[in-house]
Amino acid sequence: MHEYFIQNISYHKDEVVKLKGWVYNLRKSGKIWFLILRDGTGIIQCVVTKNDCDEASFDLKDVLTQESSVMVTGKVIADERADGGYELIAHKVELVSIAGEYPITKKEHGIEFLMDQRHLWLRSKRQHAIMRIRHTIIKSIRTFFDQRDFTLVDTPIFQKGATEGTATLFETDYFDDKAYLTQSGQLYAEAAAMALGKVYCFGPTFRAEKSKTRRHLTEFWMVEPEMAYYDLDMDMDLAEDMISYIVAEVLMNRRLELETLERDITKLEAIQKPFPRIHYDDAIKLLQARGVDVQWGDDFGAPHETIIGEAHESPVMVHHYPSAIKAFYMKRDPADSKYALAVDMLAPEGYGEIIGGSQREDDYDLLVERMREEGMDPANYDWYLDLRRYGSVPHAGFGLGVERTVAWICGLSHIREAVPFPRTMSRLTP
RNA sequence: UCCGGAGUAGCUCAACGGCAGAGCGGGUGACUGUUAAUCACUAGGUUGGGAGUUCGAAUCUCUCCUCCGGAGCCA
Repeated sequence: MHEYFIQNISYHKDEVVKLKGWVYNLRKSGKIWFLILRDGTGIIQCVVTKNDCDEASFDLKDVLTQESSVMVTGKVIADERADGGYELIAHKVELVSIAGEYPITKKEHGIEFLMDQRHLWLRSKRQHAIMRIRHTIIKSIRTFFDQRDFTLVDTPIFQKGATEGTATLFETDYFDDKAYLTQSGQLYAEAAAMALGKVYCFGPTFRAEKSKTRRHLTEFWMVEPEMAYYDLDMDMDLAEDMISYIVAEVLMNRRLELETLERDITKLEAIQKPFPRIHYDDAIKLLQARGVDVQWGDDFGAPHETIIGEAHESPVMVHHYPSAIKAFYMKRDPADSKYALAVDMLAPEGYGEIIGGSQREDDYDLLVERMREEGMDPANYDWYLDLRRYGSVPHAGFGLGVERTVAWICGLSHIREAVPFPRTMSRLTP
């Protein structure tokens, strides 16, 4: 059986094909009507007249509603008047199911209403384009690691305690115990890297922070590579290669979708290696030179990240943050222990931090010392400390926020559109 | 948690102390090239909840609720 899809319709010019889909829109004009058909791969205009199709099909115009499901058989022709350049001269229209009054109309809607209708909103052109770009981003990430001989290692979602002391975790009953939903697979990825060399985990991550901004979700997807025998510079090289690859793949395979989103493609085409690498000290100087009130030792807030990111066309990597504001597992610079061998990658156009990474502390004693400084009990991390007891090596890794990357590449104003069913402080349905 | 903003028809909004309205969507009808088609007619309301001021409140005051944006935190 041959299946025909709208995205490939130009290969079937002058053929009679059968398309299966949904009514995206209807325009009736007496003895001719136009059925805008959507099949999940694209949208095409079907022209229905009594000259070309049977009467029962023609009369469906009085019955069909927006989003009713139909199958249309007809001849593919090229026509300038049709959006997309091709249209279908219908020979037969078969009704599958009549849709009730569709909540999403052709006029504008508010974001809250559309999010309530998220399960239906995904059918719209714009959301369709975002989901396909998201797919390509995820696929390109997996291909990127696969081509570099990384092994995928899935890490647990139920975890005993926090990876980083500060973040608020979702707590859940675990038989007679408590468990927390993961905020990072990193510690497990480190264990896997000692077994397999180069690994990555890719899964959902949960943060119970009461954040209400366009950059935050309570549930988001994160990809975390971890590499044995990597130092900070190699870590940054990898992050830069990965982002360049993702952007190139999207530009090559999702041009139509970027155009649907009215994304300024020149901004993406400008992403070129090498990305600027700025020492934390220089980032502070850059901010101070622009009149921002920051002192050495401060962490960067969203406005700071925006200023640093906007200074360059490509993403910027800021490295050597003060260890005091970074996580316990990040290795301190042997040359000057007040710095951590850490890096954040800031996306252009104000999209902020998309990657956070570091070389890890591989010395047992220094790691225990850092845990104690953070008020952590090393006894709770005995298995993690085993990685430093048995064949410890220099290693590094980073975490990439998938939705922030999607939001940046798509040019979205809010991260909640970057995931099919977003979870935020105030949204658990649909 | 803090700061700001908003809740009026199914949806998007107007009316801002004096008869609650429009567009879209729904219904009925017209139209053989429409592009969020157009045109005519039509149905559709506990103005977020509660209290107060007033001859009179969607409008002013208080309070509660919900949502949105931002900060902090982070991917």
